[in-house]
Amino acid sequence: MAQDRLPPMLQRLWGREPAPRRGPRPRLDLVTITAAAIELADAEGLAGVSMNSVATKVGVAATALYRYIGSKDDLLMLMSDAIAADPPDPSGRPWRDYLAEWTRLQRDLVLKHSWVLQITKFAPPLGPRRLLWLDRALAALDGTGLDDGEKINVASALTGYALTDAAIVEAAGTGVQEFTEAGIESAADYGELLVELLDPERYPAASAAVRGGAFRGAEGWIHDDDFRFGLDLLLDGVEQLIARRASGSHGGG
Amino acid sequence: MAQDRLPPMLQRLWGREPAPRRGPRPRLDLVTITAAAIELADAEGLAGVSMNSVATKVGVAATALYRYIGSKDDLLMLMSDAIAADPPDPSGRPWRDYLAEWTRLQRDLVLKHSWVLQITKFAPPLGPRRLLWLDRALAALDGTGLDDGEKINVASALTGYALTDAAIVEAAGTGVQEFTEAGIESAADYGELLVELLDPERYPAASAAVRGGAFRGAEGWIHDDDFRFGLDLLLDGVEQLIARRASGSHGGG
DNA sequence: ACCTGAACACCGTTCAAGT
DNA sequence: ACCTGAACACCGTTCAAGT
Repeated sequence: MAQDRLPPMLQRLWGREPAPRRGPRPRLDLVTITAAAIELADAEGLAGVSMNSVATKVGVAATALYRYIGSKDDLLMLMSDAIAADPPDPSGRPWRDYLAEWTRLQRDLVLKHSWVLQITKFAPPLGPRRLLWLDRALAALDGTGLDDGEKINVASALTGYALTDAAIVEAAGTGVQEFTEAGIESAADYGELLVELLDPERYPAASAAVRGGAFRGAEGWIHDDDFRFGLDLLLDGVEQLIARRASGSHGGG
Repeated sequence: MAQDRLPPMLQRLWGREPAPRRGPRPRLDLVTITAAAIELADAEGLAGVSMNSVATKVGVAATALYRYIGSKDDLLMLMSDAIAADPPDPSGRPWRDYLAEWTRLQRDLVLKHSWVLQITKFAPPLGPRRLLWLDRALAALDGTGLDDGEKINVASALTGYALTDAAIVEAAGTGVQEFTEAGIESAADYGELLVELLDPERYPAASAAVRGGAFRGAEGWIHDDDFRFGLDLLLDGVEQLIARRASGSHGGG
């Protein structure tokens, strides 16, 4: 970096806005603006969030918002950090138990505001709330023998999993135009469609799976089992890694 | 479904456009249009892809494109299926070896056209090329004792991992505005910034990790090790699942 | 039937002018 | 200093008119 001054956006994100300048008092603040934008996104999706719609909702001209944020992208970033609740307390809980809940909560959070999926860049966390989640995951892994880098990688893999699972659930639900357009509303519908589309010669394994009824799932699209499945895959992997570390074998790649 | 006629978009995707109608011969075709759009996206990012820019590139008025596609979203979907190459042949290879390569190739593919990250909805695959990748993963898992549903879940988890890792690499590289804005160009920069931002009382574990040098990684952002790390976590989990199945214990959730 | 050009209803962002 | 209104350079999409 070699640059002590934080960029304005980060200052805003961390609530370090400098002392109030003189002149007329501001009519708005970032919390109000961000909350209005989130409300719009929850109600109408990200398409419902324009500078104009947000400004109207807070009772101001669109251009006035540029007194508070640098660009619409800034606003999107504020929104995606703001939706995060506080993580649960890991103290005294077994790491696996805690991280399973930690991951599920992150997934549920994203599902409650599924528009974040269109924003999130999967970047390393920069906002105060996301960093709090990272902090608690690292704390939960204390005493496992993993080093800090490994702990961070574990947390990152789990966060990634939470996001992708949320994206899958969302896409299967009502997210994807092509699906609703094709009248696909359940895994069974999807299976039927694949039966029609897949040439068994070019797609032998997938054809067999589809024709064998791999997509039954009568009621809907996604079982909660599917979330558990991938999560357990990852946590089993972590458990093995911890066991390896504990047994003293530090085999590296 | 209960509806035999495929929606126009799926017909286009699967090359099942009905016999040519009469009237003037079309000047264009979907392959040409899609290729032009991909070229624009590769060169200028997704922002460079507008109906106008694509139309200009293929020598036609913007509105003429609506003879070929229903909407811009259709075009984006065609683009994201078109970039997929053919998957490697799994026959005779150990499943773990194959799936490791399969996952890495998917990640590299996404990195070569990183704009797909802004499109992809992580929906179950519908395009001919993505379904081919799924087919090969299922084939690679033949003889492991996993059932079709489990195989599909494994493939889905690995694809999700490929996408999230690509997103992380991309974000760390040049993707995220806030990072470049803050002058963050390496993991070390990121670590320095966090030292300044994190209050050790509120973020005890993260502060300790950061101050302990968890983000050294002198040269750049991401080691290839980080990709291997998460991948091995998942594959270790799969291996354990297979072992459990082989030993006859069918413990369910 | 394909393609064009004008038109519609939007965008995000700038900038000078008001208070 | 905050806020407004006009203006700019775009969007995606529609529709009637040309061939």
